[in-house]
Amino acid sequence: MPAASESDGELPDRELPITPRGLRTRSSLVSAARRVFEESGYLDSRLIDITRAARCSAGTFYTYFTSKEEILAAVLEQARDDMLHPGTERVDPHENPVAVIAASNRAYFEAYQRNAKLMALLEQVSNIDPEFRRLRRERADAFVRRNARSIESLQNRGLADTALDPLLASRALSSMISRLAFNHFVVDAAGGRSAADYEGLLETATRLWVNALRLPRGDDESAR
Amino acid sequence: MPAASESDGELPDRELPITPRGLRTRSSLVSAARRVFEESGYLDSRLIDITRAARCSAGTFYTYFTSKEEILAAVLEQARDDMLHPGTERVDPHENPVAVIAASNRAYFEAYQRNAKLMALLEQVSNIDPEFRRLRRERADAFVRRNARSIESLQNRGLADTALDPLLASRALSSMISRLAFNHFVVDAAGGRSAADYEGLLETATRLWVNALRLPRGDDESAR
Amino acid sequence: MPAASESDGELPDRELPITPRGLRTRSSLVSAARRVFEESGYLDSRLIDITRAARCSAGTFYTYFTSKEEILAAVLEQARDDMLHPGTERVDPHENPVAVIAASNRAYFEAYQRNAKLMALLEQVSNIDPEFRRLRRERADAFVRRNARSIESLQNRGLADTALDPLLASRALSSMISRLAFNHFVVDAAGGRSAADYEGLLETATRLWVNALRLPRGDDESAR
Amino acid sequence: MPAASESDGELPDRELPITPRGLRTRSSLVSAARRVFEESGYLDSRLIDITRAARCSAGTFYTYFTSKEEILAAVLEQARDDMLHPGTERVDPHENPVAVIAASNRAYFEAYQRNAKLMALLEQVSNIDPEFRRLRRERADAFVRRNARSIESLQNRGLADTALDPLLASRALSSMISRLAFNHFVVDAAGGRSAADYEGLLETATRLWVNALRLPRGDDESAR
DNA sequence: CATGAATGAGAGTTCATTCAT
DNA sequence: AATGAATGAACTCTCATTCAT
Repeated sequence: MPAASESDGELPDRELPITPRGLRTRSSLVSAARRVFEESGYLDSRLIDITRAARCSAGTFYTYFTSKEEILAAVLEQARDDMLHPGTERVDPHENPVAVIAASNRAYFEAYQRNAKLMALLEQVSNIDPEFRRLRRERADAFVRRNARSIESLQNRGLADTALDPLLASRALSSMISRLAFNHFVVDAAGGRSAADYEGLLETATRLWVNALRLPRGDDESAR
Repeated sequence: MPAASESDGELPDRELPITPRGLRTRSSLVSAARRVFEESGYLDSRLIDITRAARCSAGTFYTYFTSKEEILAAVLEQARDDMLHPGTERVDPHENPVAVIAASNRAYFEAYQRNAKLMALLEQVSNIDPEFRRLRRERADAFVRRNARSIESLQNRGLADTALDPLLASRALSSMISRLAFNHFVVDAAGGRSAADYEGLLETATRLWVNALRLPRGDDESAR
Repeated sequence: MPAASESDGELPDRELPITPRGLRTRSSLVSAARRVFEESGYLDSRLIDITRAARCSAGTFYTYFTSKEEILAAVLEQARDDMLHPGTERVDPHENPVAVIAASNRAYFEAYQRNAKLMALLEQVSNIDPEFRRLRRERADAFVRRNARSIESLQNRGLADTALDPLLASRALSSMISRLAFNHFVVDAAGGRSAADYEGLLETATRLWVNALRLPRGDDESAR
Repeated sequence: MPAASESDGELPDRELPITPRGLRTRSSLVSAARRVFEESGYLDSRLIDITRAARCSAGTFYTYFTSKEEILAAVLEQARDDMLHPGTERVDPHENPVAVIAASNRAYFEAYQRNAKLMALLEQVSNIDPEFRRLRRERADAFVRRNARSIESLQNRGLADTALDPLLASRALSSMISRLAFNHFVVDAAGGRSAADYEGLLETATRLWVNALRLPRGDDESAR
């Protein structure tokens, strides 16, 4: 149930091509763009880098996209599903809540790691372009809401601190998790900081989350 | 003691001017840059906008700064002290820990609000320029360390969950607070989202922080 | 007999298609081109606008035409007959000369009005492309010659000022009429100028023409 | 008094430079633009041709002008005074009206000849860009009005056909003169047509103008 | 110290035309 | 005969930075 978050709202500005050949070209442009953006960041990527990587001419780009923005949107769109880290669903909600949270957090971290460069990209452009700021917020909101529902359910079952507003608490805890992931997989990775202790981080995050909701721990509490 | 965080590491690339006139010009450039950057963001600000706002010529800029980056550094430097939200120091560390945390968080939020545009700017450039990514991390680390010391002290006094690694816990909780502030004062403010409930947010954040550390609450715990 | 003027000299670069389907496609391209050119002018019309309007693909265009220029030629060719304002022929040359001139001028104005957008187009391209400059001049020359013959005939019948060179006079008076029509139906119409008095304009033009040739007027001259 | 026509309405989009050097550069850009436009026409002239001719970089262009349109406006502006063919004023209005008209027409033709390439340019762009269409019409209107005043004055002195509306007559006769000049100096000159008889053209134009207004001729009328 | 004109590499974008299917 | 994807040369325009005055 924990885990920070995203969802959507997209806009297909140019209709998709009809022929298989067109589909292939468009698709190779999107992959090329993903590679180039991940390599150089959004700002430093030139359209020509993308078309070269896709082995087509500059003009071909405009058969499928109207702008650099639009192909970025397509890249993010294509990666959306994996970024919604499907790990979550696999967790049995009737298990021990602590175990569920631990599993969710781990799934989130793993999905983040898989898409770390894309997340860095999204972070970059959302601080540049309002359209992508909106996109990021929409994706985040979906997870905030999901976690909020989970918190509310725990409260109703008498397991979580009922003094907490579920939505506000979810916002705070989701922010905590997603920011930890960002710092760990993007900032520290790029900055050459000795990669921090992944397992320790995950364990701490989960323990804080559990404590914050005042969930009863499965183990004998006084023992620790 | 809570609150996320920053510190420093600056580089005076050009020595400061000697004459009063020079000092005045340099200073007006920095103020102008701050205004322009806050208004339009780093990328969309042209040097000529800054020099115009400072009522001097384009050439004069290079008497004081070697590049656009450098004047941004100067702007952030100048604002550093207030961005380190001085509220924290005023809190008496021997008071009730919960009250201390509440006061610290409030001080952090207030400082964030005062410098919201600058924080947005820092967020923007730290996702563009490695130099500023470093700067932001250094500032953040100082606060993480400060909060870590505070957590450790609470653990030593038998008040906080000793199963938590103080540094990792501080990273997580500091991230939570700073991200909440960013979302509230930057994202929501710009996005036209009906500004969320400030007091409720602050209260939730503090309660989560207190819970997360398993601090005993001042009030009768079972009552809530 | 008066009225300005055009004639021709065309070049069928691609032989016409044989199959009914081919004829249909070619024809729909020409109509589409006429519509598009009239709407947006020659320069702002893209081939793709034309093919879309004709409901065919970009490639099909080159089955029938070798270039944008060539389809424009086809459009102007197709409209040629009406642009040669057939009204003229209906006038009985043995009638009162003043009445003949009045009728000719009216016929010219009416034909111009019917084809105003095409005339604007021809004006535009004749100032861009030498080929079309030639086309326009050839069409104009035909009318100049026709009017010159008419003037000469009036001179021979002792009705017109014999001091005038028939060809030069025809050039001048034909220019006057065609330019009045252009200003009235193209410039004023587009410019939002309150459309001037059509009848008054026609009457003035005719009176000037008659005066210029020193034709005796049907009514009592001294009376006016 | 006869002669077709122009006047104005301009817009200085970029403020003029302050330093002599700047003034020199701007001025050399305008001259270069005039040369290039006259040589290649508006559409075929590239900004880089102009800056090369002015011996400056592409960027410098934008210090003084925001677009190709704008420098064309400056070119036409600079040439305005001569294009308003100052010859007219030298004619003594109390002389023989026929002589006055002859002199005016000659002055107009000479001014047109001096600026033939520019007139061709104006003709071209006024059929492309509404802004220049407006400019041309404003210039033309000034002359139409001037000639209309002259016609009215002749009517009041009992010399000209009072059945004519002065403004409409002026429009027609001004159109005639300007179109003759255009055909002679632009179309025929470019088209390689053996340049028609200049003196004969002028004489015919004047005679038609005089006849059209029914002015009494100085010489014995029946004699010709 | 101040000025402001000059620079120039480089980006995004357009669209008539070609060509494989 | 028709399709529509692919091409690529060519163009305009930007702006941080330099430099002569």
